[in-house]
Amino acid sequence: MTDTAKPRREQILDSASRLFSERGYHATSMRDLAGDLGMQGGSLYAHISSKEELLIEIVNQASRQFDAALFTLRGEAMPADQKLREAMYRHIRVVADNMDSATVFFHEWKHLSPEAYARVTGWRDTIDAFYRELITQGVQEGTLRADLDIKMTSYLVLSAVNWAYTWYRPGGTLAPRDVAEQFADMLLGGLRAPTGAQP
Amino acid sequence: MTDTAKPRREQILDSASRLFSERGYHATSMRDLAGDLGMQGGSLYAHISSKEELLIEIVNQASRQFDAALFTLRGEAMPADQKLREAMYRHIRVVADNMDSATVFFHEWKHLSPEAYARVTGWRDTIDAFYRELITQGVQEGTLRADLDIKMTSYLVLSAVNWAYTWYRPGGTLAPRDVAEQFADMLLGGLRAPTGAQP
DNA sequence: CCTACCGATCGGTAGG
DNA sequence: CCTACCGATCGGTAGG
Repeated sequence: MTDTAKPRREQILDSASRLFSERGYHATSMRDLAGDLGMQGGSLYAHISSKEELLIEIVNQASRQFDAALFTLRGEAMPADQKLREAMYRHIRVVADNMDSATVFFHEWKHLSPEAYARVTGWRDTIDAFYRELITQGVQEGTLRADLDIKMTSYLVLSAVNWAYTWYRPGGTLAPRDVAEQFADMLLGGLRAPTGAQP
Repeated sequence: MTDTAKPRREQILDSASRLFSERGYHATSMRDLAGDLGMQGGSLYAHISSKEELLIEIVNQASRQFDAALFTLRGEAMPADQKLREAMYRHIRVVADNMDSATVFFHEWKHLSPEAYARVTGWRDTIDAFYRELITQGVQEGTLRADLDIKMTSYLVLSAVNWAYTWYRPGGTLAPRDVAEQFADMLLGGLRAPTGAQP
């Protein structure tokens, strides 16, 4: 009889991701979590050391996924518009494949203790920097408009890919690839009709 | 001696907005809130009836602001691209002028009791509908691209205007008008350089 | 608006 | 992994 079950610790993290994302970190009690796994509150502490450890691990997990998806793109030689399209796809895929931990990441990171909080803040800056580099590259090579404000452009792109955690539904008709292609088409090509007045 | 101070109840709501947005609804205790106002925990209940009443009022306040800003636009005869630009401006202005309650709105509405929760969900649908109508109008009159997917387009626009609550800093160099103009320029005109290959 | 209190629940631990 | 428990804190109330 092969053991196909996940280790207990992973099960706990999965349940915690789901409950924290649905109810919020502080509104989820350790007894809620234990109940979800069919155990008693105190029994959790045979596998973990504290509630915050769970939050830290979930948030770290999520940021590692974004890192793995995006930073391999950094070195690749590719026109910036195409690279932006690929980055958006990978970013949205991470959100779509990890809806629970992504939601926890976006909503609950403020509740981390100072050290973990600072780490997440620093990490966010690296993601911002990634998109700003990408857009700067595009402006320099001429694939993106020369009059773009780098910071505002990266905010706009990040809005599109991050906000997906609020509306995307895995298992629906839209795959992450579809979302990314549509968003990239609209962002790169613009919403205005070509026949419209272009100043 | 003229009384320039706000009524106590409004002060409580202001403090609650700030604390709920900074720490979250469940992580803010009624004693935290009372302390912020220089009173004892129990004294709050001379002015309010429950903690949830505060959350409901903050969320309702925010949604009324969005309503007031957007729905007067509904009837106006205006090219859709221009109307979209104006809607984005008003939407971002509400976020920017109400950073605390907007943050509470986006993060804590899930913690409302079922009736209030359902009301917010319904309200969100009306905002979605507003943007979809606007975009549909633009496609029909030919100011917006004919191949736009209405739902995805409204998600993209809503991403841009809503996500602002995470990064906008009132009192900085960027006024809501600046943000809206830049976002609208990028969204309507596209990020790709006109000299780039257009399929 | 304060003091003093209510029952309930919290995160976490000891001992098995 | 359970039972039984710890001190702390929660939202809310009574009486003044």
